[in-house]
Amino acid sequence: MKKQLITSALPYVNGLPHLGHLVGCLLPADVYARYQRQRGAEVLFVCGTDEHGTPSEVGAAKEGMDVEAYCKKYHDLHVAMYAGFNLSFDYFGRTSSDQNKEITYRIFHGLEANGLIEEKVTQQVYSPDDNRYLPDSYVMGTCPHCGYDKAKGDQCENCTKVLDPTDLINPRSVLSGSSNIEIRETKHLFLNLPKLEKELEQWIETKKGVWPDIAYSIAKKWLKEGLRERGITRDLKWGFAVPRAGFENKVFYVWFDAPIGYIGITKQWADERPDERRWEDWWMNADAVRHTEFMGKDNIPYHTITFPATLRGTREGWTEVSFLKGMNYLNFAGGKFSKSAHRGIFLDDALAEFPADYWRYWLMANAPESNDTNFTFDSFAMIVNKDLNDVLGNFINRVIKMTVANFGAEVPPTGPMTDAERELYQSLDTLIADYTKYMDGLEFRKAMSVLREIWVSGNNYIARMEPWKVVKTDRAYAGTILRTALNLIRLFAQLSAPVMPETAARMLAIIGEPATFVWPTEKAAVYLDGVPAGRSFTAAEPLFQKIPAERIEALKVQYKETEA
RNA sequence: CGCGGGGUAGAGCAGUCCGGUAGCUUGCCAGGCUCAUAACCUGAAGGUCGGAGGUUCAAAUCCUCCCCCCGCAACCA
Repeated sequence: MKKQLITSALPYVNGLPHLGHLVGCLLPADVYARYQRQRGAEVLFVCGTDEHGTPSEVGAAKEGMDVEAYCKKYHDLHVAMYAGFNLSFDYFGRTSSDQNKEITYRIFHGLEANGLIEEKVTQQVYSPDDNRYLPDSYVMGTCPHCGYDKAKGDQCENCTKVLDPTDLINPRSVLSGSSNIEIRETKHLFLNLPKLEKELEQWIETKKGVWPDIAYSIAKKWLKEGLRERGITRDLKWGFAVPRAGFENKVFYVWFDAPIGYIGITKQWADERPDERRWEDWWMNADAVRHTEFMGKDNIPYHTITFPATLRGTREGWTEVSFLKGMNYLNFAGGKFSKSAHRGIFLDDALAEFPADYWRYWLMANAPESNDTNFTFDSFAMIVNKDLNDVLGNFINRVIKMTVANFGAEVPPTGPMTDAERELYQSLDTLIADYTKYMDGLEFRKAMSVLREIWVSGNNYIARMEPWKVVKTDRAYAGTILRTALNLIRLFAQLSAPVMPETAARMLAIIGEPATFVWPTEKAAVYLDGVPAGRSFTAAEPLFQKIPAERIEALKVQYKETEA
C-alpha cells in the first residue's frame, strides 16, 4: 500500500478562519486522513499557516505589531481552533519557517539552473504616503467604463470589466485613501510557464474523469488560454529575501513559497525527530507516495498549474499531486463568508455554540462538492436533530435502556442466529462496501448518506424484532437481539469515527470498548460478535442534544443570517 | 460573443460521461409500534428534469440556440 500524503490548502494567517475554510479543505482532509489511518495506511497529514504577503504586513501595521509577532499571534489562534475541531494534523507548521526558506531556495535555484527564471521590468503602483508598493486590488478609483467610483485596480465590481490600476480615474490607495499615486518601474523575476505548458497539458489530460470535474476543467481552462510568465517576486519586506544580486529589497511572492510550504512544513515535522523521520521519504519518493490535496476552487489554478510547474521545472522528481479534491464554496445568507466583513460563522463562535462533531457531521453531509452550498441554521438544526439525535443517538439510547431494564447493565448472552440476523449482516455488508467505496473515492456527501443508512438499519432491526415483546416470551432470544444491537453500536462507532471522532469514542466507552479505531474489512457478522456477553457497560447520557426552535431563531438573529 | 460550475417534487440533493418506466433526504398525509430523546419502522401522494428547436423507435442524458444563479479572470489570498 502506498504512503498517504495528505495536504490541506494552507489557510492565510491574517484573521480568523470560518466554516468555509473548514469545509473547503481542512475538514475533508482530516476525515480522509482519519479514514486512511483506520485502514492501516501510513499517513502524513500536514498543513499550516500561509504567512507572507501584503495582507500580513498591512494587518500587522493596523494592530501596531511587527509582522513576525503578528503572524505568531494568529498562527497560535489558528492552532487552537483547529485543535477544538479535532483536526488530526501530523504537523501544523508555518510557511515562514526556516525549513520552508531552505526548500524554497533549493527549488528556486533548481528552476534557475534549468533556465526557467527570467528578469523583467514591470510597472507597479507606488504609494509614497503608505510607503509601499500597492497590489492592484489595493488601488481604488472610478471605473472608466461605467463610472463606478469604488472600482479596484484589477477589476470593476460593478461592471465586471478587467482593469489595470492605470485605467482608473482618480486612483487612490485603499489603505490610506491618499491619491498621491506613482507608477514606478521595478524589476521582477518570472517563472517561464510557457516552456512547461506542453508537459503540463499532457499530465492534466490523464486526470480527466479521475479528478472532480471542477479541478480538471479549471486546469484545462488555464491551459486553453495559454500560460503566461508568472511573477514570483514582490516589492515587500515580509517574506523570503530573493537570493540574487539586484533584488536586495524584494521577497518571493506569497504564492511562490506558500505551496512549497507543504514541503517546508514536512521538513519542520521531520526536524523534530531527525533520527526517525525524513521529509524526502514523502517528497522525493514519488512512486511510493499517493498525494491527495484538498482545497477550495479558488486555489485550483495554483495547484494544477503553477505549483506542479514549479516542482517539475527543477527536474528533481518531486512527489506530485495524485488526487486533487477541489471543493466549491459554502455560502452564508446568499453570499460568501467574509473575513474582512466578519460575515458568517467563525470557528471560535461555532465551537462556543455546539460540539465539534455537530459541525463536522453537518459540513461533511452537506459538503459543497458539486455546487456552492448554503449554510443555514434551519438545515444545521434539521440534520443535527434528525440524523444525530433521532436516528443515531436514539438508537443507542433505546438499546441501552432496554438492555438495562431487562438484563441489568451487562451484555446478555447470545443464542442461535436467525434469518433476521443473517439479513441484517447481509445488508450491512452491502452498505459498508458502498460506504468504503465512497470514502476511497472522496465522495463525502454520498459517504455520509450511506453512513446514515447504516444507522437507520439499526433502528430497522430493532423495530422488526420488537425485543420489548420478545423478552416476555423468549428471554434468551431477546438477549440475542440486544447483544446484536450492542455490537451494532460498536460497528457504528468504527464507521462514524472519521467524521465524528469524539462521538465515536463515547460510543465505544458506553459498551466498554477501548477507543481504538479499525476499519471493518471483514464480513459484518464478525463485528456483530465482538462485544462479549457478561461485560458490564455504563448507561450514559444521550449522545446528542436537540436544538430547539427558539434557539434556531435566536442564532439566525445573532449571526445575521436573515440579513439581505 | 472571456472562462468554468450549476438550474431535476415545497426545500436540499443524486442520476447526465455510457439514451431505455425519474431516485434519495426532508416536509406533508396515512398506517404500525409504544423499548427509546413526542423518538423509531412501513406505505402513499407530490416532478411537462430552466426554455425553444433538433437527432432517435426512445432524450434529464446527445446536438444547436437562448434565459437565470454562482464563482473565477493570473499583483487579495
